[in-house]
Parts: sequence; C-alpha cells; structure tokens
Amino acid sequence: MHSQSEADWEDRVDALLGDSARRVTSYDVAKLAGVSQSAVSRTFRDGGSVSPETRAKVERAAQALGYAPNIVARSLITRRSNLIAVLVTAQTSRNYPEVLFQLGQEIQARGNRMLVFTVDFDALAAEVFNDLAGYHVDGIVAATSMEPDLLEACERHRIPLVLYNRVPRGGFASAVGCDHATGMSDLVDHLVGGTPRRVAFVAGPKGAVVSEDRLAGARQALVRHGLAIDEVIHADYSYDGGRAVGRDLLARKKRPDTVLCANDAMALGLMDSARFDLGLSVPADVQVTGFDDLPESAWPSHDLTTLRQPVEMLTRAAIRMLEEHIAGTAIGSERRLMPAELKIRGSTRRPAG
Amino acid sequence: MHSQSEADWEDRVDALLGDSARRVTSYDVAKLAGVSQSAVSRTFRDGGSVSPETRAKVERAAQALGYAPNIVARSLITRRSNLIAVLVTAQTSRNYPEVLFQLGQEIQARGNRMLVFTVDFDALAAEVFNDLAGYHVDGIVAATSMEPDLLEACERHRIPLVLYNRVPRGGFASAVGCDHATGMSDLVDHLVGGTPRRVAFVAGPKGAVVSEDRLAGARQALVRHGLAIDEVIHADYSYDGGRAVGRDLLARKKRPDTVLCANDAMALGLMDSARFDLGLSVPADVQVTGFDDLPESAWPSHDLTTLRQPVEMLTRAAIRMLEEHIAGTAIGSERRLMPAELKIRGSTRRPAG
DNA sequence: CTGTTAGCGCTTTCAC
DNA sequence: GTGAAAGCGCTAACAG
Repeated sequence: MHSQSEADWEDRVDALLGDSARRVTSYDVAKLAGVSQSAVSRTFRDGGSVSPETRAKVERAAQALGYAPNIVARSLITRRSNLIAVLVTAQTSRNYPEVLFQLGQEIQARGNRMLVFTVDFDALAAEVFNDLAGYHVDGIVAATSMEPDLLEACERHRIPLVLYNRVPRGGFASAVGCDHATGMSDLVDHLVGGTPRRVAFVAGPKGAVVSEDRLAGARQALVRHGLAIDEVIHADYSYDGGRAVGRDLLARKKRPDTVLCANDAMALGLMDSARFDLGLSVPADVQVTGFDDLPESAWPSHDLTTLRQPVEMLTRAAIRMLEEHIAGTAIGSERRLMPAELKIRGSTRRPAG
Repeated sequence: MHSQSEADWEDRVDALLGDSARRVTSYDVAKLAGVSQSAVSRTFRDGGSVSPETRAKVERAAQALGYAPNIVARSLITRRSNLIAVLVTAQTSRNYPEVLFQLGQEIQARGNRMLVFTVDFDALAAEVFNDLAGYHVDGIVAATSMEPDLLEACERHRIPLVLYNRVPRGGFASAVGCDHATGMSDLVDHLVGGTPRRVAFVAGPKGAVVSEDRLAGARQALVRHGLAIDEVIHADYSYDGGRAVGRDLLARKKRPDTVLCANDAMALGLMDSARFDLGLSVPADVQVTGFDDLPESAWPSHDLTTLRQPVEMLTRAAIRMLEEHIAGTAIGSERRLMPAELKIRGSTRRPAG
C-alpha cells in the first residue's frame, strides 16, 4: 500500500538530492516532510517540544535526505558552538603528551569538540583571543599562563575559563592542579628514612610554575625535618638535561647523596649519568627521585621513586568544572587540587632497621 | 588640532562600546569609520580591494573598538572555516603522542586551526562526518582507517582528505606514510651480519595496518637473504605486552636468537624480560630490534637498534598536501612515503670480522 | 503544538 | 573603488 505515494516520495527525495555537492538544509527537510522549518529545528534542537507525529515525519525525511543541522548557522544565532578551546604550549605537550588527547576524549564525552590553540612562550597573543571569540567557543581550558588582560577579556566576554595546572599571573581564575606541596611532603617523609646528608634539587627552567611549586614543597617539608636543600640547579625538564646536570653535580668531591628532581625525565637522565657516566650506584651512592611517574620510571632498569601526577583526574576535573561554568551551575571560581600519589621504588633507600 | 572632532570620536567609541559583553560587529566599525559595511569587509577579507584612505579609516575604527571579524558568520557564507579536522584514535595517540601537537603546530603555521575528533575502534561513525561537514571544516587529516562510505562522503561533499600513516580500506585517497618495507630491508641487511639463526617477529594487534606493513617488509627482506621468520606473535604494542611475550618466548628451549618487534615499546619490554626476568644477555643471547625510535631507545640502559619513523616529515607532508588540495593546486590524489632511518645501536650484534 | 517572521554578522552581487 | 541590498542556514519570538 501507499505504493503510489511511496513512488512519489522517492521522486521528491531524488529531486532534492539532485545537486549532490550541496548540503541538505532544514528547509529541504521541511518541504519533504510537509512541515515548517521550525518543526525541523525543534526536532533537532535539545529542548524542542514537538508532537510524536511531527517528529516522526521530520525524522523520516531527514533520514532520507541525510540531513544534519548546520552547526555554523546554529552557532551564529545561539552564540554557542559546542566548541571548547584548549590552549597548550610545546612545553606542556612535551612533558605531558597524553594530556591533549585525554582532554579531547573528555570534551567529546558530553558532545562537545576540542579546538586546539598551540601557543608559544606560555603567553597568549591577543590574536588568539580574537579567534577564540570569533569561533564562539563555549569555554577555554588553558594549560598556559594567562596574562591579566586576557583573563579580563574572558571575563568581559563571559567566556568560561579553567586553568590547567597553572596559576593566573594576576587576578583569580578557576583552576585545577596537582597538590605538589603535600606530595613533596610525603616524599620527604619517606626520604628521611634513608638518612640524607646533602640534598640537591634539580629544577625545571627558571620561572616554570610547576617546578617552583614542587621546589617550594620540598623545601618546606625538609625544613620540618631539620634539613635543607644545599643546591638548586636548573635544567630544561628533559632526560638529556638531567643527565648533563648529573655528570657535573655527581662528579664533584662533595656530591649530594640525595637528588630530588622536578620531574621524572630529568631524574631518569640523572640516574643514567650516575650509573653509566660515573659508575655510581643508585641508591647506595646517591638516591634519586622524580615527579610525574612516567611509564619508563616503573621499568626495572630504572625503578624510580616518584610521585604520580594525577593527570587523568586533573583532566576530568578541568572539563567538569568548565562544563559547570558553561551551564551556569558552578558555585563560583575556585582552585581544585588533586593529590599526588607516592610511588616508592628502588631508586631510594629504605629506612635502616 | 582636531581636538573637537577627537573628543567627539572618543564619545562615539565609548557609545559603541557601551554594552561590554556584546561583540563589536562590522556594522559598528562601518558607522564609526563613516563607511559602508562592505568597506569593512573588504579591508578584512583576503583579496579585498580598498583605497588606502578607506582602509586607514576602517583600521583606525577597528583598532579603537577592538574589532575582529566573526569567523562563524564569515564561515556561514563563504563555506570555509579555516578549520582542519584531525581524526585520531587512542591507539595512535598512545603510540605517537607527539603527533597531535605537531599537527596542531603545522596547521596553525598557515593560519588555520585544528579541530580534534577522537574516534574509537579505528572506525568513524556517520555522526562524526555530520559534524565535520556541519563545522564547514576545510579539510581532514585522518589517522584512522576510513571506511569506503566515508571516503565517498568526503568526495561527494568535496572535503579534501589526507590519510596519515594509513591506507584506505577501499578506494583511493591521498595519504602520507612511512616506507616500512625499505626501512625493514635496511634493518635486515644489518641483521644478517650478526648471523641470525632463529628469527621471531613480535607484531602489534591483529589487523593493525602499520604492524602488518612492517612484518611484510621484514619477511620480504629476510627471504632475499635466504632467511625466514620462524614465528609471529601478536601483542598490544605496549611495553608490558612485549615483556610478557619475552617471558614466554625467550624461556623456551629453542628460543629465537633474533627478535624483530613491530615497535619500540614492545622491543624495550622484551629486552627487559630477557635481562631482568630471564637473565639473558642482549645482544649476545638474543638480539632485539624495534621501530619508531622512542627517546628511551637511545638511553644507555637499552640502546635499542631501531628505525626512526619520520614523524615530523609525515606531519609536515600531510598538512602541506592537504593545503594543496584545499587550494586546488594539488596534482591529484597520491600516496607519499617517507624513509625510515636506521639507528644501529647496542641491542644487535655487529658483523663478525 | 505549530507556522510565520525576523534576524545572527558577514560576504557578495550589482549598480553607480 | 564604493554602497545598497540580498541571503548563507539556522533559531527565537510571537501569534494562532
């Protein structure tokens, strides 16, 4: 039955599909379904109320034509795009390469898309902000230090913003981060069992926020045990950097017996310099610690005592926070700190006795 | 001079800026500059021809108001967005975490932005395609196997597409990839110097395209030397997977003296199983090779002979190709293969004599 | 619940 | 080279 009208339907579908490169619009669907454009809009919008019959008609027509709403047009009027901007530096990407993908996953989990802005020098040009606004992004995750004027621009344009493992240079902004201080405190509590005498700290580049947080945490914790850091050396967060530091530092007469590194990569390089370049034994001659818990750190070849930075937690928390701000259900601006997990391994001495 | 009109100008700027949350439009700029909207459009468009005077007036007004064109509105009419979609799987991201960021860098280098689509199972739901089209993306880089119908959809909608280290499941598409076969041939040429007797190959998951390419290349090269692969074992591309394989494979009575691994991660795991789990020596008891050249592979602790996959070259070539297709200057569809670089290190035996 | 109408901010003919 | 007017495809406000 309906064979006459069915044939007719097919004809109309084909007629509308004639120009294959052209995209099907809500207008086409409306015409085929015999309803208004608004009806089509309502069936595809989130909270649109349509009768079941209309919805069925629209869905059938849309199906036949392969229709999907044009996000750009929608975005122009709603001023929302389902786009979340992620600002990331080469630094972050090199040290935490998984972050970008994980953010993408988390962003997509609730129907949004990730628009990536790679920025240099941890600073953000005004041009980037124009693009952010120009694409109508719904929110921003910044793994870069935001200049005060950009913070203010976000506020003025009401673009929700969450900082990822960063603190704003000025003003206040919502942020997620790792509780470096508490983590370092746990680590130091463990280290004192190995009776450290000379302690060195291998930091990241000068001004690197995360490194300085970790250094401050270590210092504070050591003081509580009546200990101090004898020396702070800056390197570039890399394995090679750590190894170069080690070759110098551990070759000295009065070399440290305990080296805390601001991240795992440098710690691994330093370990290798001790063993392969200088013939020292870890942890007997020098104990070494890192921060991050890279996969390599758990390998038997290195077995590095470190603190696991809760990257997945940070990522999930960042996106959740951002979504609350977008939805308007957030309580307000806040900084959320996630705990680092101490991983005691073979690169540090166990308490004697 | 002009103090009267200057004061007036300031007033008009302030008036237009009154509602701070509202975005400045080309209409506002036109009004302030005393020109038409079209003039504003032409000064900000790429090939717009405007007189220097008009341009100056517009630029001054735009500057004063902090105007930047609304990309969404522009995109709606031009059907271009300066957006390049990157399709990536968890697999790819895990094995080549730097790719995503590098693609972002390369895409931005010429004024575009990267829109990321994380997809599961190396396959691409129709929903993703709708989004691609809905955002008016100018082109697609897919590090995922594309189903034939999606290839066809891209073609029909004239969305340029470049596959990244993949071959299409059906049909033809522009692609960049690593020349695994030639790389493996170089590697095998080196290996025969160490007089291999029993050769095993540790592959990635069944169906993993890259792994199968590498296996085929190894096989072919070995045959030329009158050798064969005695056994192929599948693992999951991971360090732990490689280590588990090693524990089993290398504990056998008739264990291989040469193990080629489809990637470095597995090779490193296998090496560690040999040395730490079984007390074997590398390369004396068993020589091991990888593919990719991870940073860890060059560390003295492992010193793995491997092939460097030219990730940066692939990334740059992919974006360049895509941009040629977008600009319409591409010659046509083609597959471009980049050479892998042999890195001979300590995990393989040197030719005797 | 449904259709009509009026834009979102821009680019693009088309006259001048 | 410039301005007026039309419209990209959609949603929102308003009557019915």
